[in-house]
Amino acid sequence: MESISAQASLDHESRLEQDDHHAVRLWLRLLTCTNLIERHLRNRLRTQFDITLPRFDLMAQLAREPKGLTMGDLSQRMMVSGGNVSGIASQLEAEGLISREPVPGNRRAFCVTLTRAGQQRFSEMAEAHEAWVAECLGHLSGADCEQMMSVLKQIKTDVAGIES
Amino acid sequence: MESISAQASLDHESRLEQDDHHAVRLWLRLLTCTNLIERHLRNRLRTQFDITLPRFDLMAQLAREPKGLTMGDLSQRMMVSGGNVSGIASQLEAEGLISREPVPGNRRAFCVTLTRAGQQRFSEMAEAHEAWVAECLGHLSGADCEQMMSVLKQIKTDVAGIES
DNA sequence: AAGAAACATTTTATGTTTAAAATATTATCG
DNA sequence: CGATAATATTTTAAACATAAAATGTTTCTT
Repeated sequence: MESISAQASLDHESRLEQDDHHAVRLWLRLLTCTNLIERHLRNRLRTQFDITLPRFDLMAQLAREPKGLTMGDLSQRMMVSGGNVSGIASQLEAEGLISREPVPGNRRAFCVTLTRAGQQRFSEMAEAHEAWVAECLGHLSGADCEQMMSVLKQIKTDVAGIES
Repeated sequence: MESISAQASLDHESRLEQDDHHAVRLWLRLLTCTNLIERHLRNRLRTQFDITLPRFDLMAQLAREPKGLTMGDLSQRMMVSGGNVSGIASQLEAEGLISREPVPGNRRAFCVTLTRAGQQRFSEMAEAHEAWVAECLGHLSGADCEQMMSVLKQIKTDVAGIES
């Protein structure tokens, strides 16, 4: 009897360990895949439009909000630090692609918007970007795509619930 | 007839555009998810072991190859530039966690290995790391996990075949 | 054996990212 | 009204990442 219970316990533990290993392997593959695609997009943006991914991301956020966003909004949506947004915005402003204007009722905040030039520039880039992404992910079946979307959504809520 | 063919063409195009949009949405979700998990792991490594993710990664590569790796091997496996590996390795060497020794038959290369202290330190970290990953991804069903693995593998080969 | 090519690594210069400190503004509460 | 807390942004310092140049070593060719 002892041996049986010991065996059962072992099996239980080893199955858990196996699951953990599987989780790590999935994680590593997820990471590799994302990095591959990100690098690919980064290279294309650099060679074809001479822009970095973070700058493109910032412009993409603004393109979705024609009324403009504050630095804090941008920081939150891009999920990067405020200092980072500050640096990226300075460069885009120097290139004339975005403008920072004071908000009437709030002298702390700036309202950041795409300039006319920025809008035009972004629409060219966005079209190419969409095609590049489709090149990477477009071969999936509709079912695979939906499946991935739902699993990733689950993961997102799982991770958000952990709180470091 | 004209209207029919025009309509057909439109449908075709709009379906393609839809697919592209879906691809972009999947890509953004993939990116968000990966970044969330990566940030989570990075924070835990920093707060609990006072180590960065790149340093942990380098040690993980060495832990899998007790015979040691050259700097070039590390660069390839970690998918980062050689200069980057050089800098990270210098720090780990200064902390006594890895050692760089000349290779007998090849005076160009260094053989990098975990020191005794590095092995011990890594095994503690690896155990915690595995548990953290399981916390993030362990709630998936076995079927979901396998499905993800196979789809990601497909994506990996698709992207690799593009050549920037 | 000499020269050319390839290889392994480091160094240098530049840029990105983060966390934390500093600055300035607004809101709140007694 | 004044102290304090909360908010918005910038600045600073450190780690990380890349590309390109420099250095030294090995291998190949003839």
